[in-house]
Amino acid sequence: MDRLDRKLLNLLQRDASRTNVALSEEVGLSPSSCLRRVRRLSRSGIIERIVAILDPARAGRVLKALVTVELKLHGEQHMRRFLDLAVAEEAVAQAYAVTGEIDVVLVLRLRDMEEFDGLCDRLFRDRTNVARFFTMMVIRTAKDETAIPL
Amino acid sequence: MDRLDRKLLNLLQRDASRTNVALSEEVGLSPSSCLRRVRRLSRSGIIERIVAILDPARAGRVLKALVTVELKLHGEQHMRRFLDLAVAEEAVAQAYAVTGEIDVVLVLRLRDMEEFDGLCDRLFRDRTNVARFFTMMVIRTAKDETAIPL
DNA sequence: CAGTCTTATGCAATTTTATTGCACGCTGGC
DNA sequence: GCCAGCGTGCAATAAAATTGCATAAGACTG
Repeated sequence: MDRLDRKLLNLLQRDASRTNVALSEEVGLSPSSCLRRVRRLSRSGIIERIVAILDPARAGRVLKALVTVELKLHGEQHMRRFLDLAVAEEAVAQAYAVTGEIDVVLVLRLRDMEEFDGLCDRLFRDRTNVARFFTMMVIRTAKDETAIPL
Repeated sequence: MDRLDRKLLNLLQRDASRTNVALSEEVGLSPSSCLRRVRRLSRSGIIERIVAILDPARAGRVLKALVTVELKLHGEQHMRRFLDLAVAEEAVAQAYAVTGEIDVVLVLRLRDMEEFDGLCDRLFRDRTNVARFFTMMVIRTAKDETAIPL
């Protein structure tokens, strides 16, 4: 992992749609060397995958919400059961078990409040193990970065 | 946006590294038609960009944390000033202004606790406008999805 | 219902890109 | 100073992307 690898990763984290030829020119390598480096980075696992990022609004998910959840019972099985429920929800983009008073944090991508209503029923009321939950609707996104600084 | 477009978007959200030829076979189109559809989706903006997703651990960011922040002063300028500070931090992956008691939620990707210490100093103590903040370190990631369900 | 316009499709030709073998040069260990 | 290992560039080849073109499928209109 030298300077060139970091440069490649930084470029690919911002825009992985360019051709290998273009990439090689940006880093000052021949196309073949550049390709071999990128493949090495992929095989090594530091590049997990290449994905398309969609515009949430145009994909019909205009609302983003963060939900903190406190469980009643804190055993491993109860935690797992709740997380399994949450993971199965397509509106749940991220689900984290966390330290502190809060047990679980969910990040939701919602079509509308009706979808949120249904999700609350399934996750938070219906015979599950939730003591309390607190919803924060996202008003403004100041930063939303998939890239990891190197 | 018909069934084929949705299929293409779903495939590309999971793996945008495959060739157009492979993609066209998966959806049952000729390569040229497939390419034209994908380009239309890109130009329309629903595909925002193609990026490489890195393994955070291998990229040296082993810790993830969520921080809720309450500001002392809630005016637009105070909010903006704090968000500007937060956005400038490379450890801050996401920054949201939200509804509720909490004003701002940050998602952090940290190398170690020392980096967190420095960040706290800069964002939460040093003459800023923070009444209270609450940190949740992520213990387990049950779901972490970039794809948006269509 | 026929006509027409718009739009998407497949095919084929062409251009561009990815991929591989190979020889060279650089670097570190001995 | 010599050798092994690794990365590099070049060139040839294979594969993929891109484009023009003719056709087919709908959608709208009269």
